[in-house]
Amino acid sequence: MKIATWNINGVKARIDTLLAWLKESNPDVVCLQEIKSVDEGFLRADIEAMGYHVETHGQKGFNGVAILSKIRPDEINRGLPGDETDLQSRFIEAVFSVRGGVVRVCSLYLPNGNPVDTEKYPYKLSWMERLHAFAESRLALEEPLILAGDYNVIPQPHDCWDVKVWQNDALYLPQTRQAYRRLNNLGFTDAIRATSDGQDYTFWDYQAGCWPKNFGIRIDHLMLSPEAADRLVSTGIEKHVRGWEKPSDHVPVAAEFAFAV
DNA sequence: ATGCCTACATACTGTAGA
Repeated sequence: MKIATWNINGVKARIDTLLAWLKESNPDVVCLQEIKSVDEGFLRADIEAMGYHVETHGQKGFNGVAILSKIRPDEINRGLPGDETDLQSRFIEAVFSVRGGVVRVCSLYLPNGNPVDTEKYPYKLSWMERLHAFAESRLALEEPLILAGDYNVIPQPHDCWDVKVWQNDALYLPQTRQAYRRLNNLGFTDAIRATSDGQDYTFWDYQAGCWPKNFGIRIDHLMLSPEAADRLVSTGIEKHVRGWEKPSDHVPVAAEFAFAV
């Protein structure tokens, strides 16, 4: 079972790119972020025609997440628990039946947090606290769980092209990385780091020629519960998609698992 | 230098992203 995550930066602007990628990559489950669309505006017809179920948690203008899947989910939950006043659409969870049990997949879009001297950074940290609490409760189920998405966290120095550029940024500040490590230390496995210790960027800014200069960062992650990590076969960062016409600034990150459908 | 790009909203410019 191939599970991928991709911040597509607008489904309306990216629909042709998304369809081309689905055809080429053939994932079983896709976690999308930044669909920038309300649920009823999500361009689902062509995706469904390719055999995917479509579940969205949208928002007007920005944010918005979705899960596409070849098998029908048994259960869908929208929104990250822990704050009823938070109206931003950044989290959706799907539960799938596989042989011998279930697989639980979450598509998350963690807040950016910049500028750090505004309310945006405390919002990021509190969102990470809520994610930690959610993850802890789900781990108690002892199920295969994949928390996939745009974390807006550069975990370690070698996950960016120049630490000096990022050291004061919300994506890299010590508090940000500490919160990420706290989550990881609950017992998760970072799928990319479990299979590679190289340069594994997932985002290249549109500006200043970052892509041709390979000035990238690794901020899109798949965090695996022990039960999911035990079934991890391989991973892939589909970097070539960044070179396509009208690309997102993020590329798809995928992991293959030994789950029998 | 706080922009350099890109997407979106519904307006010819501002907000947001990272």
